[in-house]
Amino acid sequence: MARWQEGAAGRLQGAALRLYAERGYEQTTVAEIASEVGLTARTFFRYFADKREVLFAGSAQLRDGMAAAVAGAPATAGPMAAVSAGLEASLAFLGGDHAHSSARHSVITANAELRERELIKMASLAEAMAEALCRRGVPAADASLAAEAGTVVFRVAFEQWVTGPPDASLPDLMHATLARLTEVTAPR
Amino acid sequence: MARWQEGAAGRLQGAALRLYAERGYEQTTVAEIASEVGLTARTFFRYFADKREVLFAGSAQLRDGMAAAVAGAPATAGPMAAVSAGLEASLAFLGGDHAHSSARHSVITANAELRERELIKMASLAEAMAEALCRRGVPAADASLAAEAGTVVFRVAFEQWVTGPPDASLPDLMHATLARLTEVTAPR
DNA sequence: TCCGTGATGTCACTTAATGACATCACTGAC
DNA sequence: GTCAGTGATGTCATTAAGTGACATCACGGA
Repeated sequence: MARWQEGAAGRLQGAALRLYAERGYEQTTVAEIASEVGLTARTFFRYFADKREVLFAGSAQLRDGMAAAVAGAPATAGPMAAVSAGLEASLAFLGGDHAHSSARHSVITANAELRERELIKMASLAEAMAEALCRRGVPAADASLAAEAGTVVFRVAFEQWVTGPPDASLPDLMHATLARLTEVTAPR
Repeated sequence: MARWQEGAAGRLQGAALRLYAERGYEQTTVAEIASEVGLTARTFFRYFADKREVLFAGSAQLRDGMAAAVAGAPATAGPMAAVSAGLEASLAFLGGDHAHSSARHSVITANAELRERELIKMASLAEAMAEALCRRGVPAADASLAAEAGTVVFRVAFEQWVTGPPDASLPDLMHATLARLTEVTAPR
């Protein structure tokens, strides 16, 4: 028997998502989340930088995984093809638990502060991929554009997935959305 | 002589930008900003919803102007052409005061909270343009993609402008960036 | 003259967030 | 076996954001 229950971070994440969903983000205090799992607010802030961050653990791994995939794409691949490899890599991190992703998405879209945090996480994905593209020799401006375009595809496809039927294929949505982007931005 | 000095909101904006630039955003309290112009913190919060918002007044007009331009584009224009009209409209709101835009940009990029707020304003631009596109009969997914792609161009071009020489042309940068996007996303 | 209006101030309060210090079960060295 | 060290947690105090309730007070009109 351990001195403390194990997995404090995970328990805090679970309690936070549940309470945010039940009462709303603003109506939930950090003290409530913590006491829900037998901890104090002070401990919450040792695991998560702020009240929002508890919903975004693991986003650094997602970012690093996507950046690595961009870096590891075949040398012959153009910027968008490399970004596409990054999107492919994201599927391993998400796409697993539709119910959880969907609940989390509902909570986040219901609150402006949480949407802000999600947007900056997306921006950090774009930044990491852009940097990986630069290392591949892509000019900075093109790298930013390609990486940002990639996150647009990511966002649109992911949103369709979480708001759609649980048995839809995230990979298929991602591919289709990427195809639509090239169609829409095509010069005429 | 008026009972109060006029233009409280504008004075608060000026003091906030100056203090954020001088000491940093986190090292500046709302009480300091307010007392700087002879007001109290309570009054600050009557003009601005929170400490960040003081740097983003006028973004609603920008959004509405861009959405109106998208809506008013020629009926023959495709989604990206309509979005391009929206970008064109943004030039009237910005591009005027390079020094001010540059200072504001420095303050915002130096702080994560402010970047978050800027990102959600960008997202609201995209949402408004996407809705205008939907009204033009563009399918929802295509509308989101085109509008988001437009804000990517906007962001990249604007960032180049504020970080570049004061006499550079924002319209030229915007056009060139849009051209690069179509190039980068072109299928091969 | 008096009343309503509107911008501001004052006060009290909640909560997020952080630093300093205490606690206390476990671990390993002696 | 004892004892010092470690690490996760708790306690306490404090700053500052943000909000509601109510007071103030010059101005403009009836």
